[in-house]
Amino acid sequence: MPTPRGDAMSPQCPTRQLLDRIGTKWTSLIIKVLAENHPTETRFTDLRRAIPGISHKMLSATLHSLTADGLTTRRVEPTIPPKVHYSLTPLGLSLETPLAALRTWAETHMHEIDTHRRYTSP
Amino acid sequence: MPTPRGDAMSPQCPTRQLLDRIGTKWTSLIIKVLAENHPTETRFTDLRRAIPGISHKMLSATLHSLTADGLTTRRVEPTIPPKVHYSLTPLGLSLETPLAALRTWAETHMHEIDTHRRYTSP
DNA sequence: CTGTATCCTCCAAGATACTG
DNA sequence: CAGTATCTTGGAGGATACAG
Repeated sequence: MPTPRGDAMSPQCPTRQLLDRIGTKWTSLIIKVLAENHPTETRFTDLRRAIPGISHKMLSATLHSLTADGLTTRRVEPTIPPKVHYSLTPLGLSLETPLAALRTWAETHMHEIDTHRRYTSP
Repeated sequence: MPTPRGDAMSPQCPTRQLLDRIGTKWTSLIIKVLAENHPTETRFTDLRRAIPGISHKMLSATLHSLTADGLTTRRVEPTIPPKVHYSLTPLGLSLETPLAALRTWAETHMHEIDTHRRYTSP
């Protein structure tokens, strides 16, 4: 009986920290939209339109969180009313690659998970 | 001013569903340990040892959820006391690839996020 | 050894309303 | 247009105890 090779991995490991961020309800969607528009900036209202169901508050909060993390930039056009433009930083853009891989997996396989779940627990 | 290309993406998109699963506190860690031991099975207690801090209850709950999703298998050795062995299904193993990519990104770049966060909001 | 049940806490996130 | 403040709630997840 071989001993498991699984190393200790504390809840504070980098991956957990990352998932704590991109795992929040809207983060990955926002990054996706920004990546699709990249390198063009995207306005607050346009993000709202691109992400049906997101609340005003959560879009604002998530964008500020992303900006604090250095994943997005925020540019204010001091007009009246103001226009605020967001875009991915190089760091944010680099995250798109593994995120896209996850997206591809999800689009390919999520139905298998759903099917399995339905089959075993109706 | 170009129109954003961001398509509508409902909260029920495959990626959100996937993140709702692997984004839970312990799922990605469990998959990692199982992948490291693959194709050898891993026992409940060995998983507990490999994942410091996980509670009894959450390990059990998360494993059952993974099994219901078809990502892991559960094999009971009907001894007294019983031994329960878990391993990744082919589906679960296929998820390891994009997950590993995310892990690599996290290990490479999370410190930049932390640094940025500290720099801008101490 | 593995799993379940109970209780409790905390926080992500929605609704709503107000501001510059 | 964009952001903030307040209130509220559901559910994730911890502690603990018990069972087969």
